[in-house]
Amino acid sequence: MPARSGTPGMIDVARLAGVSHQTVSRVVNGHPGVRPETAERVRAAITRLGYRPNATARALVTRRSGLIGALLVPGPDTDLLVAGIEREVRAAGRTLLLAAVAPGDPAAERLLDRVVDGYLAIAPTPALLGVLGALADPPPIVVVDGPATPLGPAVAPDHRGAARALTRHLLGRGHRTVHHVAGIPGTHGAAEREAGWRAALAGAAVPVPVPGGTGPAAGRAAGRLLTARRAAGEDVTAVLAADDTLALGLLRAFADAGLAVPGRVHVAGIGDRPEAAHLVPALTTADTAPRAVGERAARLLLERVEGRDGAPQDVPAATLRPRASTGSATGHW
Amino acid sequence: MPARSGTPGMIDVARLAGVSHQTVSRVVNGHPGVRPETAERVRAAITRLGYRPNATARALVTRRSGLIGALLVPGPDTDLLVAGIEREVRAAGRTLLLAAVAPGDPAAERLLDRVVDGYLAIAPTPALLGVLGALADPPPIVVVDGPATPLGPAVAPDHRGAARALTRHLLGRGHRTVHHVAGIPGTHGAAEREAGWRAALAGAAVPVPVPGGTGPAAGRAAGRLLTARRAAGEDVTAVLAADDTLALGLLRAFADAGLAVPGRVHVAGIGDRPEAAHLVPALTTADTAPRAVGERAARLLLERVEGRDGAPQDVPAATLRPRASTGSATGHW
DNA sequence: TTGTATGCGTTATCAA
DNA sequence: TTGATAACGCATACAA
Repeated sequence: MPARSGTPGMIDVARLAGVSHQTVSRVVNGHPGVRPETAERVRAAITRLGYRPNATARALVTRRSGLIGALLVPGPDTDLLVAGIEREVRAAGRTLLLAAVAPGDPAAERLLDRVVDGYLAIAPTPALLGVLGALADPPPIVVVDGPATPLGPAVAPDHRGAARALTRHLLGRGHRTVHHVAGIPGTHGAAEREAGWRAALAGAAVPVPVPGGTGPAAGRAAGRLLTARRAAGEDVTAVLAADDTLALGLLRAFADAGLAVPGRVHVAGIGDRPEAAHLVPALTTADTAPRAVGERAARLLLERVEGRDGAPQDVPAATLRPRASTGSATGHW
Repeated sequence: MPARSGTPGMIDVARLAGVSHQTVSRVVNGHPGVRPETAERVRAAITRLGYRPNATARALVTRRSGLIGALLVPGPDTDLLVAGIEREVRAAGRTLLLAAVAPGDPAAERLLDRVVDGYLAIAPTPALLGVLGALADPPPIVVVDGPATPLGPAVAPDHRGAARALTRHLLGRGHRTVHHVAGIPGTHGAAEREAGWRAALAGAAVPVPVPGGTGPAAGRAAGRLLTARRAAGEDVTAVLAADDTLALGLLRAFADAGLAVPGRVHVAGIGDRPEAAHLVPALTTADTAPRAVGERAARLLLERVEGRDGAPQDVPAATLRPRASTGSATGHW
């Protein structure tokens, strides 16, 4: 048994106010049926001692911690997803417990030992979902940027619509086909984006997608590969990158190769990162509103956590942001 | 008293294994003095029931939660700072409790009600430090990217060195002076960067800093302002932006104004964001290793949390990354 | 080697 | 309107 802690507890407050700890509890939780003057005495004691309720003890008895756990597999727009989630969770008076989880890493387990009122699985891998599925008596779960599963509903950005709109945009500018630099293999977002691209390509030739991933460095590598393909005679005039950071690398690679952009090769990204509008040339992209997605996902989870069985949340459709990087193919030949 | 929960507890395991809950506790915590076969029976029961220790109850009695609280005021490199912290906290077998805190927002209070073993204050405002200071019997605190305070030591990136090195680099290329687009007002990072710039300017004319903030949009606005100043006859040939995202906006603004970069105006950023190397022209910047800073800060805190009074942590010196955006002034006149 | 008893700080039930 | 008292699930001192 550890020594009595230095921080004051309800009992200390009670003693000072000349009441029972139970009355203190009532005051702290705003329960009715406390005489105003008693309450006042208690509040005075609270401020005098600097008393703060012990959330752990409270959680132990109420079986609700006010914590929302987020298991997060890092990807291209996790930051905005998390920003939206954080905002919503905080607005609800709760606290976010965040664990970045390398796919297959045991950190997930650790968070599971905590008492959380609900889980957000952000861009989860199958392995991660497996871990969540193994929970006995699991709390509500919402998947963010992933497929719906038996564990719970999903809220995901309109990856597919974004890719489709961009591809169509490029085709509409006269390109015979559009190449694709793929996202992180095995992720929901990458699969959806590729699917949207394929769908929009209906009729046109479907080139082999170029392996990408995420980040400017990966994009640059992909750009070198496409440059080579072009030199080998392939019809590379338009490229859709799976995210804006890849697109940035592509832009650079094409510049290195002397293929002025926009001019001989046109490039589009996905995600509308803040920098996209300010690049030279400004990057054509589509906004998938990851922040709003995070907010909706959190809201859905919170509704479920609170028992109100949340309505499925709509997600804003991707909105095209045409910019200088995608000119007209015919105009430049 | 809530209904007995659905999830199994030690008592359930004990009953199934035919031992006391105390023996289960010993097995779970790896204490010695349990006969191997007994331990085996207990472990079997644990897996059979899917038992997971209740971290809340454990925290209540041990007065240690395994949680590290991070109060975070968003800024230019919070993402990398947090990445480093997360990594280190996880490696220590602990969990990170993250709260983004708008300056002066009461969310901090909420996190304070939790039982955390230690606090990381990331780029804290004075108000935030005030809240932490008001804690009775506070746990160990380490400031990340801020000044050391009576509350605890600080670990911060080498902002000053970065700004100094970059300014010197520009002066060395023949510029008569270097302009500065400032960071977020009131932050430690912005103050340090500006101080480094001033220090390096010793002797040269010190222009009035341009208000910036962070982000490409703010940078673009600052760029327009500098363009106007130049048109008005000021000697604007080199600019140090407080961070890379500002620099990106500057690049764009100068391009808009027909001031080819590098050519008539030279630009440097700070931070070495991944995209800096891949911009066209590639951005000269300095790496302040925020990720390493996050790791060191977390390590220092963890040492203090564990009683080993942590040695002050060194932080890597900023390393200059000269690139195309900063050419020679004389070569272009 | 194992079990019993007690307390961590709170909320909830019930009686006063 | 208030106060005893019993949980919540676990770890620890101590007894067996």
